[in-house]
Amino acid sequence: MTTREILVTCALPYANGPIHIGHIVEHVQGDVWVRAMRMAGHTVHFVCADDAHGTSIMLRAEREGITPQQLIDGVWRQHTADLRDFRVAYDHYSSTDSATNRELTYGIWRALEAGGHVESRPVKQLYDPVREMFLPDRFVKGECPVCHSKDQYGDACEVCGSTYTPMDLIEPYSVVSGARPVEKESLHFFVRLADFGELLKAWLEERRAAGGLQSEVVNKLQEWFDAGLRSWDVSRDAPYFGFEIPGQTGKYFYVWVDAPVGYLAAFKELCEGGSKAGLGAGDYARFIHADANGTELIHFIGKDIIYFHTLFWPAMLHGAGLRMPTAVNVHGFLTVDGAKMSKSRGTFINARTWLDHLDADYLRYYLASMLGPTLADIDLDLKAFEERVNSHLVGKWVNIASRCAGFVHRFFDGRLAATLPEAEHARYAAAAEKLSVCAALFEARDYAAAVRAIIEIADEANAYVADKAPWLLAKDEGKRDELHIVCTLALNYFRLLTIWLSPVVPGIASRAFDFLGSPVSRFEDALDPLLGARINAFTPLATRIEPKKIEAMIEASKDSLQPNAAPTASPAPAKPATQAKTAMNESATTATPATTATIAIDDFARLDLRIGKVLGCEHVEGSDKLLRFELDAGELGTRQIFSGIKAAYAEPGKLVGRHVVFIANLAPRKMRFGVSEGMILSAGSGGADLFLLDVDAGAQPGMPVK
RNA sequence: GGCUAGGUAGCUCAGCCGGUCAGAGCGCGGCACUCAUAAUGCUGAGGUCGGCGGUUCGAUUCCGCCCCUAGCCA
Repeated sequence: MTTREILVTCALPYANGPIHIGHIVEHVQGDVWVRAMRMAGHTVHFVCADDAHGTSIMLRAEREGITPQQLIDGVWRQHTADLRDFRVAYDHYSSTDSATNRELTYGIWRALEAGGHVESRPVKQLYDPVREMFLPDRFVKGECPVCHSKDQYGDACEVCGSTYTPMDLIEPYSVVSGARPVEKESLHFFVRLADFGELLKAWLEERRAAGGLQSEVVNKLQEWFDAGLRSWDVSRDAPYFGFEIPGQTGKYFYVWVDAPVGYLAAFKELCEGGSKAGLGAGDYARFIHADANGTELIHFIGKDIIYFHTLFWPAMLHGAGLRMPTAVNVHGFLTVDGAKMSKSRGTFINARTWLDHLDADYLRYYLASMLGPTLADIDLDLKAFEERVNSHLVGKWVNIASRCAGFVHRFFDGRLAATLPEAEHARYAAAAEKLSVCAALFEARDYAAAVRAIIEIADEANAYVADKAPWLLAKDEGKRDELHIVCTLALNYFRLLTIWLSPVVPGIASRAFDFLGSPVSRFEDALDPLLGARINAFTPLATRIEPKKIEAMIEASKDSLQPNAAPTASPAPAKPATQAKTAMNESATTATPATTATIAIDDFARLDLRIGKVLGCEHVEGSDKLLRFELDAGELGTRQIFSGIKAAYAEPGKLVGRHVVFIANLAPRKMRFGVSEGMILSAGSGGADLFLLDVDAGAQPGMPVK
């Protein structure tokens, strides 16, 4: 077998929210493939990154009163932890907001420019005159021009399905400020995709023939060719969180320009980081060179981003004189119980929520049992999930070890037979031979077929045990050898199944190998049975799923996903124990111990904490630290409060409209600038490190906080 | 609306180029066993293969139309 060298990527999760089980489909699909290819003996580099740029992230950071960098750092920590705990074995997980990515993006851009593939022309777009920014389609809402439904997004109507441009909306308004947008012109830069039309057509057909692209995908792409390839608008105007276009001011690369470059940047960082044996700084150039030097570049993506990866991205690469992808593997979407994931039904399940309730391998197994090489959507049927995991993993696979281990320890000092008779050996060889097709099935991404084949052998193993009835043999002292053989073969069945399941359920497999006393990292090791070895005491390798766990997870998903409560707002692991404190109280900002003396409930009750809506906020003439707030306090009327958070919130105008938490019954205090009627709460250590507390949607001004 | 996919037993799905293709697993019923995390083995019931036409000696498998579902429309 020739050893292939492959760089594998999954689509970059957007740094605007947590990883959810929809993402997990893709990362598991990629990870299973990577693990299987490694076990087949190939060299595989597996990288990913957070997609950290764009308007959404800029606005979200603003809403949370933090910098975009702070936002994406916090999200990065969450994403990497979630993916690690789902046992997705990335060699490196980067961010598109990195120096390496900037450098590579600029390089590709300059090459496209030099090649004459860039053009510019003015574009008319909707502009928010209050926020002074151009509005992406999704940030404009209004009445659908076709069916007149209210509050529809600027690109399409969710009610009647019509597509249009934001300028077609009736009574449009900015999602950012609520203001009525105006049309405004600005110079945009375009990549002339048509320059690459023939190249792309040839590439698509070649890839289809080589198995690098699914036929359905190429069919789908035919649409764009039939319609004629339009130039791709790759620029956005300031304010924008991203990379500024070299040589321009106030022009930024559209997030989709530097996002796929992030694949290369992540790999470059891996090469230069020296953390992976056999991979050095020089390997990057070898990999991305136009002739690719026999290496492969394989992307796993969802069907929603096909054109970015099969038109724009290959064109960018080719235009920059770099290699093109070897394969773009597309999967469908995940539904739960037959419907789109829904926050209100609790089926919009975050990765972390899953991990809090259920083993990652259970979802990995279920997904693998559903995943094929097509881009068909897959459904997470929670009942089927429970039954399948319990039946296949616990009832069939792990049970084989469970039902034999006791005999081996009781009668044979925990040691397997040193040899197998001809018949048993042949039986093992036949099973191993049958499962050897799984290598090809994994490679073809037909995990469902691989899993079916594996479970078929598990059935065979259980039938073998039932047929030989070791519990009867154990009663006859004269049949010790036979008993030893039966258990040895059964446990080798178990080992064989474990080897082939290990790309899918690496956690359970790892425990299983511990039980067997020797790890296996190559499929080819399955050809020879494990004989004469001492095995360890059996402990349950996987336990049945209790329906209650699933119910609890669904409940938790309902709770954790109230609007604006997404955990991305809390870069929790970042700073140790930041404490809520009052912004004006400077003395409380320093050296706050992690815990303070306890108080009685009555002490707490004396505080009248309330929600306030910021009606106005401005710098205070003559003060270094203060901002003057005017709050809508509901039944308490309006309040003027001075707060010493100027260093953290340099643009007070941006706080207008948001909710804050404040102390309503603090004695009014006359200050040089006026009377302060309360105190606004924020977290942090003081200075620029201060963060206002936010509340979930639904809270009204004046509501008490308890 | 256009396009791409999908509609096969209660559930999740296999069925390549038309003729043992009407299947598997799970679930459900019965029987057996008791080594095992009540796990396992044997066995049974269940489907007009979305609907209507057409091509053919013969179609779930090809063609047309229709219905339903999902996604995409830079």
